Amino acid sequence: MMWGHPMSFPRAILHIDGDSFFASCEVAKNPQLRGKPVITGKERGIVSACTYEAKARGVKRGMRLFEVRKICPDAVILPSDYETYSLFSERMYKIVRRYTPDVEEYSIDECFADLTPTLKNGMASHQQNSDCGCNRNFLRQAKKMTATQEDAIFSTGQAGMLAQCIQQTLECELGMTFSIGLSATKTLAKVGSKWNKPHGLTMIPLSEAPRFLAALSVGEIWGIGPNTSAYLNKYGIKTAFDFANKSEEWVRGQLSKPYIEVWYELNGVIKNELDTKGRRTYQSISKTKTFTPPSSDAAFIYAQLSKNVENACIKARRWKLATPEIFFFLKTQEFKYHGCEIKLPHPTATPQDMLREIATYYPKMFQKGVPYRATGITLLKLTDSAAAQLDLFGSVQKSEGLKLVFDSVDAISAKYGKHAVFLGSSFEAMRFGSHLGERGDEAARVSNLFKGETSRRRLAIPFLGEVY
DNA sequence: TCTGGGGTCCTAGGACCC
DNA sequence: TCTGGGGTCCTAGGACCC
Repeated sequence: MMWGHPMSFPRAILHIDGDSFFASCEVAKNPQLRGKPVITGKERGIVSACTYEAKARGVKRGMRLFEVRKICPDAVILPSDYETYSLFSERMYKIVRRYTPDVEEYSIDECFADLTPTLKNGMASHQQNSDCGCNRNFLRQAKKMTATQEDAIFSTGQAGMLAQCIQQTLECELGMTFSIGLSATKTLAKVGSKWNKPHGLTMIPLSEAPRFLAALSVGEIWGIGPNTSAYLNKYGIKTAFDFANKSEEWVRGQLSKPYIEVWYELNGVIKNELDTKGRRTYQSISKTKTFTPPSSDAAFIYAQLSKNVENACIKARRWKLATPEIFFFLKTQEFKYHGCEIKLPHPTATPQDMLREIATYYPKMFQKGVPYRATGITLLKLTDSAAAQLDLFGSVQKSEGLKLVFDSVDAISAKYGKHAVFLGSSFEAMRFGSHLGERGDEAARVSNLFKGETSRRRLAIPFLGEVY
C-alpha cells in the first residue's frame, strides 16, 4: 500500500460529470420542463437518461418506455438530440478551461482537469479575475480540509475552493448540475465524482482514500469490468480497498497491464495522464442502425447497410481518412452477428469502393426467412487519405474520379443538409427510415423533401441512378 | 443490464525471418 | 537437413469505456 507515499507529490486532478446529462440538457434547452420527469431515448424505446424527478418515480436507465409510461404517465419522453448535447459539452469544456489549460475532453458529459498548475501559480490571479463567474462569498466560506503533510497540495483548502468555484460557474452558466471528484489521480477523481450524485463535490486526499475504497465494490472502479471483477472475487477481493491493498507482486503476477495501472492509480500514482490534445483522428469508424420491426427483406436490409456505409464514408472524408479494410455485419433478431472482414484493393473513403465488395459477399451471408434487426459497417485501420499512395494498378485513378464526385457531394451536403444527396442503393432506407413507427428524424425530413417543391428535390432526384 | 451506437487498448499465438 | 535462439509483424479476440 502506497497511500501518502512521500516520494510522489500529489496532483490535483478533477473529474467533472454532468448529472443526467442528456435529460439536463433538454431541461436547460426548454425551461418549461424544469421540475418535470424528463426522459430521453424515445428513438430507442428505452431510457437513455432521465431527470431526478423521474428517478424519484422509479424510472431507471435502460428501462423500457412502455414500462415508464405505466409507472410515470406524465413523463416527458423525448428523442435524443445529440447536436444540442454536444453544444453543452463544448460550453462545459470552455468554462473549465478558464481555470486551467489542462483539460481532457473525456466524453460528451465528462471531463478531467489538472488544477496543479493553477494552484502552483497561486490563487491570486484567479481571485482577481472578474470573469471567473464564481461566488466570492463562497471563497470566503470555504472550509479548510483535514490533511496530512503528504497532501500538501490540498492542505490549504485551495484545491477544494477552486473545484467548488468551477462547479458553481458550470451550474450557473449551463443551468444544470455537475458532480465533481478531486484527488491525485484520474481513477480516484472518478471515485469522487461518483460518490455523491447529483451536485456533489468530493475530495479524496490520499490519506483518506482507504475509507472511500473500502465502501466500493471492486467492479465499481473505472476500468474493472464484470469479468475482471469476477476473477478478483475468486481471490477474495471484494472491495476496491481489497484490490488496492494487494501487493504489487501479486497484481503483476495475476493481472495484465491495464489492471496494474488501475492498481497504481488507486494507490495515488498516476499511470493514466490527462490527454489534453483532443481527438486528432480515428483508428476506426463504425455506423450501425437497428430497424424496428425486424426485416427479412434482402433489398431493404441491403439499403440499410448501404446507408450505413455512406454515413461512415461521410465521416471518414470529413476527417480526411481512408480505409484499406472494412468489416460489415448483419445482426439477427436473436442478436447473432454474421459478419465478414474485407480487404479493399486500395485505401478509400468512397462508398462504391466498399459496396462493390460487400455486394459479392452479401448474398452468401443473407439467409432467406431470417429476421434481421440491424446492419453495421466498420472502417478499419484508417489512415490519412492525403498520405494514401497511388498504386500502379489504376484502381486508384478510377477512384480518383469518384473522389471528385464526392468532393462535390460533400459540398452540396454542407449547403443543403447532410442527406440532400445519397446513393441509389440507399434509397429504400432513406424513404422508409429505420423506425417505421416513428419517422422522427432524417427519414421524415427526407420524405418531406420528396413531397416538397423546393430546390432540394432537384438535388436528390438525379442521383437515384446506379452511381449517383 | 434483455440488449443502442460508437470507440480504445491489450494479449496470445501464428507466420516468417535471421 | 537438423538444431537453437531471437526478433518482427499481423491477426483474432477479449475486455472495457461512455
